[in-house]
Amino acid sequence: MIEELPKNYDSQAREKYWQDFWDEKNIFKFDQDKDGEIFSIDTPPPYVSAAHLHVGHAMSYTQAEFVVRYKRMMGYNVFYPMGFDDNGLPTERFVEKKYKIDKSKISKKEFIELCLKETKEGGETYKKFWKRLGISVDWSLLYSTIDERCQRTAQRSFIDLYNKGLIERKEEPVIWCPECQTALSQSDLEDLEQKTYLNYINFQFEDGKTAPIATTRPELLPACVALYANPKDERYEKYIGKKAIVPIFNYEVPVIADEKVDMDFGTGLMMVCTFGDTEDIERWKSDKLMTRIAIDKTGCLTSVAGEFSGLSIKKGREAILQTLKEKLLLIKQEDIENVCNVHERCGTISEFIITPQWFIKVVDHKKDWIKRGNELKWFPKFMKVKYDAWVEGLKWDWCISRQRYYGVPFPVWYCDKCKKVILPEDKDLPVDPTTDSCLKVCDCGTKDLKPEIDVMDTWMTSSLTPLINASWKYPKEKSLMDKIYPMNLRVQAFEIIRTWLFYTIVKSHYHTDTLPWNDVMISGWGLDEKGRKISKSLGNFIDPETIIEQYSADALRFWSAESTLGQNLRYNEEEVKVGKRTITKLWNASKLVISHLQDYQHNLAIPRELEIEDKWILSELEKSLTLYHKHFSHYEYAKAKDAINTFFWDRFCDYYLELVKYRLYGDDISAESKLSAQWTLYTALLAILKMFAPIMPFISEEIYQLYFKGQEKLESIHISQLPTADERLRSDKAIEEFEDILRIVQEVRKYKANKNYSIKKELKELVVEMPAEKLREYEKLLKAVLSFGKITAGKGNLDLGEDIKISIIE
RNA sequence: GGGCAGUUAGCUCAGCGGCUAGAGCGCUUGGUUUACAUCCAAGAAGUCACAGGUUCAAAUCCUGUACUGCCCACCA
Repeated sequence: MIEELPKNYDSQAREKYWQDFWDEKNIFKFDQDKDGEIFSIDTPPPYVSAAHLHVGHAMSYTQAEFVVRYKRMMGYNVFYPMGFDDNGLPTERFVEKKYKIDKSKISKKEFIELCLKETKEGGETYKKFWKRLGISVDWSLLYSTIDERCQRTAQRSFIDLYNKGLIERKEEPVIWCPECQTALSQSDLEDLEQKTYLNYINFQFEDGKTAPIATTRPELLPACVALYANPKDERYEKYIGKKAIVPIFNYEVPVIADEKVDMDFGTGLMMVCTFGDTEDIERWKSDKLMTRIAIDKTGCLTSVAGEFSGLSIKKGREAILQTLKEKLLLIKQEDIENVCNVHERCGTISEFIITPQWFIKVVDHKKDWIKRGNELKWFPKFMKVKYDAWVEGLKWDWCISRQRYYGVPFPVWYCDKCKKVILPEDKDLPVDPTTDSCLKVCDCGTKDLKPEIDVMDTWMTSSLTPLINASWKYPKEKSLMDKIYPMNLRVQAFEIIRTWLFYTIVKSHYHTDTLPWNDVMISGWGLDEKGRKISKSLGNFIDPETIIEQYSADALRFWSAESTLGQNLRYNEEEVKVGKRTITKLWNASKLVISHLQDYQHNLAIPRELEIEDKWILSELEKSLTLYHKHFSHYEYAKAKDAINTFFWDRFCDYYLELVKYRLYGDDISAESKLSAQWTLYTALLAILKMFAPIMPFISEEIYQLYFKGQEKLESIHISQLPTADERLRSDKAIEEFEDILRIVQEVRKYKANKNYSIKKELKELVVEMPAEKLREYEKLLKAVLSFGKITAGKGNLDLGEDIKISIIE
């Protein structure tokens, strides 16, 4: 046992030490045979390729981790894996940019090798970072979405859905990114506000008369397949059922009636193209319009655009407008602002084209999604609204194929002769049909099979994280399905409710007819000091590693614990500094306490004679413990932190330690009184450390190891038990009675402060209006703390309220 | 256009029917108390965005308005 703690705590060196210690001793290792109920957490696998972790990531991951550490210290057998999302479009974009690659000029093999290299490096960087932050995952459970197990599970998922008839290949208009040259899903899109022109363009009717339509997309003129008008609109009534002639391109299109057409927008005459927007697609389907595709996969005009073919969308628009002007068909142009959909990964405006793609059916099952959303417990509750709104607004099935290289391949071959789909056996998964040959022959007898060359959307894999973690459909001895599935808790930020959360619910519903988890905890974002989203384009990147170097990981975590669950949190260096000061305070207070516990052996039994101030602080401790557990059970780590923080600073340090000193230093103290003080100090400080442990794991471990480990004989504070409220230690009467004494202490301090006296300055006499017998119990305490020559019972002239009166005689 | 958050001390936030509206930072004054000056004590500072309403009682509930952020829809 140590005599005294070192003067200072070196967070840089010690945090590093404990990271390695926890690793070596396997403190966070999940052992399925260990005692205790299992608590499993599904945590987001970040994209590793971009090396973009900022203070917001640090915030949301630590917030989830507070809960994990809390659960572990409540005796749960914690299953806490980390994943890396390293397949799919984000990775490809990153590699393309970093190596300035043109995808069409490099072989698929070379490209994938670069992706793998980047993700491997990224993974290492990330792992180092999480460890530094004190994230207590079991690294032996690490998965990466491109690894074999994930690929196998994703392909299994595909085959299972295919066999259940929930997945199909359709040749339909899909959202397309001309830059990335791939199909997208609705959730890949973002809004972009832009200034543009509403162009009024004259169409001619059979009777030779003309009327203008209004459009922001004149380059889609050659894709025009119909005009629509409201049947109540007197201006166009006579043309319904007749034909109109498309200017420049000179072909006929029908004029169709539709009550949904807004007579007040533009000219009230609406041009429908294949395809400008979702309205076009709906009408194309319902009214069986012809198909004229004017934009190709690269975002250039096709042959239907005649002399304009080959031009980009932008150039084509300019050229067509120029020609319209020359022919006097452009009536006018109005400035308008509109919102268009752009691909969130590259910012390019999305188009619609028709290609065959794989879809998972989601639109027809909205009721199921709403039901599942209702079954799930949401923390905080208001986040569920975002989910419901997303489900209500679903228009498209989930397009899961991407025309990219780096991703999980579809386990699909097509028969060249009868076009049938051929799937591999489960035991042969994972497969890559572009390199592996199919072990099957088509029913029609042909061996000539063509591979599916598309790869899966990245969400196709990450939507399976609970099933991947549980090793779904693996042999029983290798599977954790009956132990950790459905998982207890999903943690994530709010912006991926419509993707990760939604798709995971879809998968578990289809595959196992359950929810993937019981609870979901949604965090907000960490913003910059001014409340803006942290992004490269704003140049406001805040590097958490720099903060850790300057103030320690514990201090950064202290800041993370500030935000109410689900709320955004601005980065605030001042709060990190407060965290740093709290660490120092913990260190110093522990130094004092431990130096007086050297000859002490703790006994769980409560001493028979506890002094009044000991009863008081223990009661206060019980009060904050009750609050602490209440808040953590609802994942309200911020309120839990507040409970322990307030107890530690305001009650324990500022009052109790000052009040108890005279019993520690004095030599005329009875053995019972000293034991009472030591028992209380031990119990309170250990509770304080344990309550701080989920939030500031390093400093609490440091102090625990220096003293309490010797008493409790445990490897680490993080696998020790958090104290729960003990009714025997709580006495509301003690609190009430002692509040009177604290009021006297405060009043005397105020008196001295007003007179600019030092607190230590001894005054002649303190008179307290209290029975002499009772005052005797507090005499020593008041004398020592307030520095008076004598304390006497008698009439007081200062009224402190609550029937307390005192006099101060200098 | 619809929705969800938010608007409380100079700053960052807590409180969400009922004691005199709180904390931290900052500010003012004082203090070398043998754990800590990365500290301690005392203090100043708020028409709780605005306007109505419900109630014995509203920062807290309801209605509306304004502003900020986000989500969705529209986008011919």
